[in-house]
Amino acid sequence: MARSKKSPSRSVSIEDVARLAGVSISTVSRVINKSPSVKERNRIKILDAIKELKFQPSVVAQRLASGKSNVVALVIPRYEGVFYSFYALELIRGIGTLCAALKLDLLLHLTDSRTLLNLKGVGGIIFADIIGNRQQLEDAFNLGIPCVVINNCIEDLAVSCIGIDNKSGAENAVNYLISLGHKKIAHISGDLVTQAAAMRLEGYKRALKKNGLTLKEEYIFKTDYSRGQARSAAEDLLKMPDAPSAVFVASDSMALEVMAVARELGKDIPRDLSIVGFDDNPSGLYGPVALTTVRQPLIKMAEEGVRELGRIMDSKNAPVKIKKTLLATELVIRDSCKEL
Amino acid sequence: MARSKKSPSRSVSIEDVARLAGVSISTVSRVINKSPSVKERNRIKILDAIKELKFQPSVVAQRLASGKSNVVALVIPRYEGVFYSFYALELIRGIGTLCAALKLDLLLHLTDSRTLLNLKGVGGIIFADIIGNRQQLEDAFNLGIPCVVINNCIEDLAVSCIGIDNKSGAENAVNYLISLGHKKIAHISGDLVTQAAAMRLEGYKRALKKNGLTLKEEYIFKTDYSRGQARSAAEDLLKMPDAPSAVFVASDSMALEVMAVARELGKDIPRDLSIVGFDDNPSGLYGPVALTTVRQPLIKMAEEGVRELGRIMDSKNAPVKIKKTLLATELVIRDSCKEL
DNA sequence: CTGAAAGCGCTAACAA
DNA sequence: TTGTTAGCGCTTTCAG
Repeated sequence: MARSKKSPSRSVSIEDVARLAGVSISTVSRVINKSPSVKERNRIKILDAIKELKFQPSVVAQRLASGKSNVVALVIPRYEGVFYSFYALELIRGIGTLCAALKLDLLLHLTDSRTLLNLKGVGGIIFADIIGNRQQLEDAFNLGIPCVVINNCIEDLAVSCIGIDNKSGAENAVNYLISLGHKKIAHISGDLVTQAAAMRLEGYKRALKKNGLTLKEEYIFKTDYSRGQARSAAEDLLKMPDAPSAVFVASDSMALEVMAVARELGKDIPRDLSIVGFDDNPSGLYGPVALTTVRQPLIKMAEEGVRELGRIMDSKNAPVKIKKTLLATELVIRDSCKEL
Repeated sequence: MARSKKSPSRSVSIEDVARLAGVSISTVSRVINKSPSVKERNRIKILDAIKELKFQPSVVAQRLASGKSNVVALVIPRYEGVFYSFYALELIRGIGTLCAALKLDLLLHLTDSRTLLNLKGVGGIIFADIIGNRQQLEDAFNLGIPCVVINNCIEDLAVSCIGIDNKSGAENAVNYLISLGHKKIAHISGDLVTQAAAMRLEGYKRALKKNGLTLKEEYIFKTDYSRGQARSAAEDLLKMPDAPSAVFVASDSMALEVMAVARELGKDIPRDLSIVGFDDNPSGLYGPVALTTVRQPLIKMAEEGVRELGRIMDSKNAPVKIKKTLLATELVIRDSCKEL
């Protein structure tokens, strides 16, 4: 069925509605924008006309005329380790769902650090993490576009940030291991270019220090968050002469890999090695041993991000107060750690 | 409120560029749109002016004026099993990256089947899978909006589809097991509301039939793609009195779960059970035994989808030829199967 | 409470 | 080649 959009099918416009309802287009516009000052009688007539004509206002025209935009761009660094993750999906899911609910259009930008964003026409931007694209953030910020950063707390820019308290989360995890009697505790870190990984390492260090344990550099294994590097780290770790009795791993997917390696080497979890992960990735539940982990409220972070951005976008020109929020984590104790 | 056009912060428009370059706005417009008919001298002057003023055309105004839209909406059913997957991320990554390259804006719609899409203003739609939202597709189609469906081949609608040849892929996998001497082959299926899962089951059946093996209903385990259900299925399967010697699993993440369960029950892979997965999820590489699997070209599918949509969007009014494409899979043989 | 009219920033005939 | 001139579909003063 070839059907082209020739003359007959020009889509219905506000004018058609106005004509059918017997009012002017301004009145129709008022109804669309929920202005209170329309006589009930007219409002009904217009609503009926809208329904009858199946009228949907042109977002584009609305934007052009009003100068406002309800498009939210989500900028995610196109960064291997970051994007192949439970984390990224959760974020997209959370933001996507809330945007839908708030009638915001979600523009997805997978970005390398260099390509500049098309900033015109977007009403606001959510930066998920800042990895190499700090400049993009500053550009947008300087242009006066409402911005929110999530999963990264930037102190030196007046922009709202919503992050996870990775440092405390990590510290709690390690404290827990210490409370079980562990003294030789290793850490497998994520990619330290991400703030999350860096903070988790900090938390690990802080816990050791506060408990008077000495920090051994050999106990710190740095990875890019990939399972491959987690595997090497685990192998190295388990073969150490003075092998640790516990390990805090910066992500669940890596922790699962560590468990797998341990099992392959004939070690029992948690008998031979206690493990704490980070993420509360549902996959952690299904292994032979349920993984003890640090739950981070990703969905909440995503939602807060959208809400905060919405607030800023709404307060046109009004003074906006910047908020730096750190969301608390929660230690989820399952079966992968044992008391010494 | 005082928001006049004479205020200092009005962003630079095509008019400013025209004035600075000493030409009319139409000429500037031509340069923006790469029309060949502009004198080189002017082109340079205009380009300079654009650079000097840091001018970026307003996408919104461009759209309104031209009636064209370079916004591509990606509609993903907000469907538990589907969205929590390697598959979804790959898709988003593939589509996101190519859209960026083609200067298309990507609008992400995570949708339940009921909320109607805001169809005005989008230039085209990519439906990733059709699960309960067939109506949305038809609505868009009937409105004459360019549509492409990926990961699902719909025969009874004149819309371009790009899918994976799941049936053949599954058949090949099972044929491979048969060629190794297996006769008792089970299947753990995904959620059969998805076409992919249904076709994989079909392929499994076809392979058995063509090889003269009888189909045992007890050997077919139906799941929702989750690891949890894969676990139960694996447990049931391994405890069967007449347990199969091989299993074809509809996704890698489920296959990994099966491996884990087998190991817990003291079984060796592949000695006691041969396993073939589906996806070529990188996680399959890192276990103790590398997973044999069926590789599906997700990124290619995503890219083809975008390209096809681009083609349709460009051919304004011209007769569009519908294409139904099925992309071939590839059996990746690793270490999880043994010859009987 | 309502309508007329002036744009929003740009594209696309049509002239020149 | 270039400029002129209509709009695109809607919002928003400003009168009434």
